[in-house]
Amino acid sequence: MARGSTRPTSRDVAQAAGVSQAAVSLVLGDKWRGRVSEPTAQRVREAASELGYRPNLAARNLRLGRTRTVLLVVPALTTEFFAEVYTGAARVAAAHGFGVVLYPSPEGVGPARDPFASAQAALDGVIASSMAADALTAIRGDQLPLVMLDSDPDGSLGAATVNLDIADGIRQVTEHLLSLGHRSFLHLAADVPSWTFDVRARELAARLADVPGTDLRTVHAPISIEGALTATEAALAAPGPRPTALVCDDDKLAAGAYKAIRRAGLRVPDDLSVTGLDDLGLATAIDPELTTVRLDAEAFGERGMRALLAVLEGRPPEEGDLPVSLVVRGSTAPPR
Amino acid sequence: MARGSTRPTSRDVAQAAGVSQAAVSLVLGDKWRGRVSEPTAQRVREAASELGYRPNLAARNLRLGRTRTVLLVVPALTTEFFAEVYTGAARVAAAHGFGVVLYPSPEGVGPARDPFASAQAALDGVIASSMAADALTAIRGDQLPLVMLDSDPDGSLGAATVNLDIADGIRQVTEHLLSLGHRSFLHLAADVPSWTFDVRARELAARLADVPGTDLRTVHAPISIEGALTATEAALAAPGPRPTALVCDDDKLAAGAYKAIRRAGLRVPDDLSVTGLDDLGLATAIDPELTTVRLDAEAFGERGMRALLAVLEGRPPEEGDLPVSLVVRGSTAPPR
DNA sequence: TCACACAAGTGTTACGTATAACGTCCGCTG
DNA sequence: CAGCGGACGTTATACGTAACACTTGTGTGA
Repeated sequence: MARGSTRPTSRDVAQAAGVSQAAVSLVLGDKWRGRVSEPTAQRVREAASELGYRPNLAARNLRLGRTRTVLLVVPALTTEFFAEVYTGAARVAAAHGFGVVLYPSPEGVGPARDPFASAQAALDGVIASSMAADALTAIRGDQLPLVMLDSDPDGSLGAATVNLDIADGIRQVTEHLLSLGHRSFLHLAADVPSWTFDVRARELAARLADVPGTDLRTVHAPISIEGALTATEAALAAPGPRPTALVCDDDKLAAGAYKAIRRAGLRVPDDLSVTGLDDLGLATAIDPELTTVRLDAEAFGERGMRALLAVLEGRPPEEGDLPVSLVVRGSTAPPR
Repeated sequence: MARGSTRPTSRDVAQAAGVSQAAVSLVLGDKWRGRVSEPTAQRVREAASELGYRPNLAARNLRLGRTRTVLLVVPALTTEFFAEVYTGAARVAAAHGFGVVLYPSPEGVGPARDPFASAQAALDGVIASSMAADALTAIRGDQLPLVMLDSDPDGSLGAATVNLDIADGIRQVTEHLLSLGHRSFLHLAADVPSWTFDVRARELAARLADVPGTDLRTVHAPISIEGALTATEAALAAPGPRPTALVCDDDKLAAGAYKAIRRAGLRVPDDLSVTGLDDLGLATAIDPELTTVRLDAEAFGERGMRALLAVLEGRPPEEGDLPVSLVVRGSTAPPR
């Protein structure tokens, strides 16, 4: 404590306990079995807590050459979806002695700076959502082990991928609407370049192509209430017969669509059935409650973290997509 | 590159450029004016980008004794509010060469582990929301510079505080409802111990105490759609005259209240006026759109980061609360 | 002509930690 | 009683960077 205001180091602890710095490291690192006697170990622990010692992580990271920290790159956290992904990832990480640092790419669409400089932390690996596409070039630059969430499995980055079975979700939605009798579809698609949205469009089109007498139009919108509102308003004002089913790329878009439908003097589901995807809290906050596809965001995050741990340890990551399920609520009904 | 697979160090760059490691550090650290000739500097920069050199942050942090990284401790990111706080803080931080690491305390109310161990990053300071109360004990333990968001200015931690003028927001809400003619109030309060909610209750009670003939009941709920739904249902089923105005601690609670009101066969605002607080996207997604108090979350985050920078540099932080404003929409009307 | 400033670097060190390699004492065995 | 191994440590070192102190060569004013 000669220095007064600087944080105590392991050497300070050693001096207080009357042992060498190495002994402190052994005791506090739990590597002391058969190397340090129990009474001595106890003295060290007491001195450490007495001084309020906290190891200097920068020094530890330098010494060990690893940080046990991974970066989770996600799009702006404007829904709880990625918050839950984080929760799942963080839980698995903690169980393995890892920490997770969140990098939400800035909300404005402007290309992200270098997430690594920005997060400033030294990292062992990266988990990235394919929706945070603007950060990908920076990621590719580094040699860090990488796991992609909801990304093209055959993508050009040689990274492991963890995917939700979005295709199956869209299949279930389509089946549900078809069985209700719908034939005329409008697809409210997210205006974001990402595999996870491509697959929605592809699957919907493919499924409807199998059924004679169906038609499908598509309109794109940025993922926001306002964006969905204006896009849907424009689509509803278009000439030609009005579609009876509106398939939205996610719940937020559906919420925006609700507003447009109300403004047009129409009602859900009487005039138009609407479906979402995510099953956010929003889905049950709006009236009528939204028929949507439930994604298990926490399991998604857990799986992502497990995949990264596997990559770090040279093991092959788990195979297979995560299952999703259709939740039928009040926003879908037979067409009139 | 003798080692093959390990990352290049500044020494590797030095060797490639035919200079000393010190010269590399000078050039890349932008401290070379008048110390290294322009051609040499150019050679160094080329060698660095050739090798894909990235400085080892752990080593730099150790050497400099600071990390230019701060931690933002927030409650679970289930709304965009704290996402925007982060955006604001990160923007200011980046402009000063800092990074921000996000620590969302786990969604389950269980007490957070040690956020510092969990975030794993070496830190220069902390910004913490008073809502993440469970992490506070761990924070108090460290000697890190601390800024509290929406916390009691006279609080026991000797930390700088940055507050939104919530009291003024509640005043405006109350005034608005009183001027519409409401006299019977129900307060749907968040079931979270935090100064930011205490101040709501205090201000509402104080304001109504000034007006003869008013009455105020309070019901508590966890901050979720479901929680608000059940609490409001119970309150509406209670005996006695039904209140005509429902003041909610935030927008999410208001969304839950909407559902309870619908289920009771009542209508907003005809049977019951409802107000929120936050002005999230949710506020305009529900029908009718919510009268609420707009908080500038990004400015809040910016102010928080500026305050922390001030503390780090030994300057006094800015004084004064951040202004808020009432946004009147369709959820409030005169009582019938 | 000589001291001296100045440009253009280099050598060396310390930051705090974890661990490999090395000592020392002691009791015990053959 | 030599020697040997376990218990209990210590000493020394490296991780990669930034910065201080120092060196060398060159022009320059007195």
